[in-house]
Amino acid sequence: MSAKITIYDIAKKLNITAATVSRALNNNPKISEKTRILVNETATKMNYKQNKLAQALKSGKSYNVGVIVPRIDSNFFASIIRGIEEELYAQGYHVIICQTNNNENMEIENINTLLNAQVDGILMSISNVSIQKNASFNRLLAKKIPLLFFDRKKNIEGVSSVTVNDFEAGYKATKHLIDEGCKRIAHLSNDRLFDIFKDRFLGYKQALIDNGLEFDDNLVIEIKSSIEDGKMATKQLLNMKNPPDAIFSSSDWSALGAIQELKSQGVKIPEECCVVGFSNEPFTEFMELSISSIEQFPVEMGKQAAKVFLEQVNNGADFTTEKKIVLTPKLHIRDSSSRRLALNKN
Amino acid sequence: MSAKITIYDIAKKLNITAATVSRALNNNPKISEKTRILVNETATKMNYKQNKLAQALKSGKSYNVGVIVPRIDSNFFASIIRGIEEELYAQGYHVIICQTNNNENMEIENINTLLNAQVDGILMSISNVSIQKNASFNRLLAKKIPLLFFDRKKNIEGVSSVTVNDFEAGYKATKHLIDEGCKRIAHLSNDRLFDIFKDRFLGYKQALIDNGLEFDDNLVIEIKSSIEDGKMATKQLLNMKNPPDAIFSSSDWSALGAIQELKSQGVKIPEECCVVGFSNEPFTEFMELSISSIEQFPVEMGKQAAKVFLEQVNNGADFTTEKKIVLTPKLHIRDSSSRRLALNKN
DNA sequence: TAAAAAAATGCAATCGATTACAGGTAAATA
DNA sequence: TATTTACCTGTAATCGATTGCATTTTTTTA
Repeated sequence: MSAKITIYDIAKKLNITAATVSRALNNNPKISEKTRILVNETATKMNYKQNKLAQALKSGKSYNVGVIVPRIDSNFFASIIRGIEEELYAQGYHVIICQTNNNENMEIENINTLLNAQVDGILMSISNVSIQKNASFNRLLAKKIPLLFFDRKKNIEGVSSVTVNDFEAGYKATKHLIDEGCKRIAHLSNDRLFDIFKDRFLGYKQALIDNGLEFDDNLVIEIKSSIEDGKMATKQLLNMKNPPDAIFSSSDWSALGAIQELKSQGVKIPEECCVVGFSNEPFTEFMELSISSIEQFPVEMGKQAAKVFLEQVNNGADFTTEKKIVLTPKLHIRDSSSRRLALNKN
Repeated sequence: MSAKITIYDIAKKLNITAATVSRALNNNPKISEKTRILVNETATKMNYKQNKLAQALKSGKSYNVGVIVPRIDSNFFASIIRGIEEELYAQGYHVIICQTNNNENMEIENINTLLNAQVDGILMSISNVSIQKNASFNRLLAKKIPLLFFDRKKNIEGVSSVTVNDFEAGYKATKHLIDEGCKRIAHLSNDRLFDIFKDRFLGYKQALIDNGLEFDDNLVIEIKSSIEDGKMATKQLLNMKNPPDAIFSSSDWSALGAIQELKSQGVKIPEECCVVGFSNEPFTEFMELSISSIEQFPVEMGKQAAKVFLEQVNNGADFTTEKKIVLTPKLHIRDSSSRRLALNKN
């Protein structure tokens, strides 16, 4: 009944060859108008649908793209994927999702299975800081299929990337805190082997220096991005003889943890301690005490990444000069760091 | 240099045929131990990787599964996809993401392109209430490839689904509000052509009836799931001569809008008006005034959906009896509806 | 009307892997 | 030693679509 219809079925019905059918369906100019119309009508009538798998095997193009992220259930990554999907769908591509859960082996494994599945490209946010030392990864590079980093990138020759200017973001956030009158600004960092965290840290440091504030190593704590870690680090900071009067966190989740800890210890926000987070997760805006945060425009980031990918596949393999797209971050100033405003009110 | 290695390359090198290579690699018992080892070693040495596309064409199994959701950048759907991906990846499947943006045509188009791509199954949350009347959709059913609904389902013969018990959820939420002493409970509903919204509404209504409260049509407003609509509807409710003392919203976003509107009009939450949302979005928990909400266990929902899919593909086409898995929702009682507690405090 | 040019279609190989069936070799049995 | 049996491996078709080259059909030109 619903046996799959192929071009051979159409050919048989019309007493012509599959070659002709194929050409007619693909608007090959060598086919007569009469045949073309006849074939197309018959195809519609028989409910023919092209088998993309067969086409992919023949042409070497699967029209599938792999996207590898640490996890999909974070607003940031989900938004990037949304951007990628929307941009690529319009060009006939499908997006295959892979999650690493920040597991380095999983990342390598994902790359391998995606390559086996013959994807036309891989867009990823790396989970593995030393990925360029990996054999599988180098095979990927050697294959000349487009590879793109977004957000968490590594500087690797020939690999394009779309990121936000993390240095600028760190600088902006810190400068803002300084402008609000803060003098001892702590920084909740993360693994600085990742460029994103290193750059946020460097921007933070530079802003301090540029504005005549002392940089104090003890005010920088390296943690994971979680509420728990944010609490813990804040506890540690508050225990110092000279506690900070502001916290710039490289994650909204640790910023939230910091706020919870500050509140539980009765520290007034923003009067006694300001907080700025990172990523502009939805909740930062909705809190009663809304959290200042850096917006990275993830949907746009995804779209840009998709566009660079499209350029690369369309221009063939001669994309030797990598493209580094850097978006400008935006600081959303909210309650958690509006110190001057709060002080003036009192 | 990195030309693709096929079984023919291995065959040539060893002076045997591709058939033997294929059998050796697949551990076919008819192959001698010696050859098997030799082939495997050579394959590793030559860095051979199986072309899944060719295998898929031959076997008719692509090991790709399509997932269609309204949008991916919502915590709820992203979590479901996370669950699906984790469960299916372990079995060698890849997940292809499609977004409909609640556009009915997009949904049909997605089904078609996924079928053309020869996916082994489709898991979806429907955007289209009258989908069963669509020709493409019926072609999908006729193809006998596993189809599964999650969350937004339709009762269609032969189609399995994984959902949460929305009736129970609506009932629980409403009962809770009644227990808190609320007498006039409003309901922010949504398009009740969708079962999920209809069931939440019915649960709400039944709870009222069972507890001797009058059901008032005017207290039920049908809106979209957004902050704006939540505000608007709440404004409307507060304008009534006899405004409600509780709002049960079928979405966290409209619940948030409701809260914002209540606050801006100086209505005390939960003392003068309680609010319960739906979906347990992360922000509901983090708000200063945390929002009570219904948890639907989306990751679990995704995993269950994946499992049902696996059962169906593995059992061949004889999955005539559909499976309807219904998860039990959980009500998280938080500040926004803890009326008795708040009243006792004063 | 015959020959040349142009247009349309067919033939067969290809993409890479799998598998029913046939064929060959070595070991076991008579 | 001749023959059966078991064990391996090879041949060739297949999945569905595409395409260079050959061939046939139609049209144009002499």
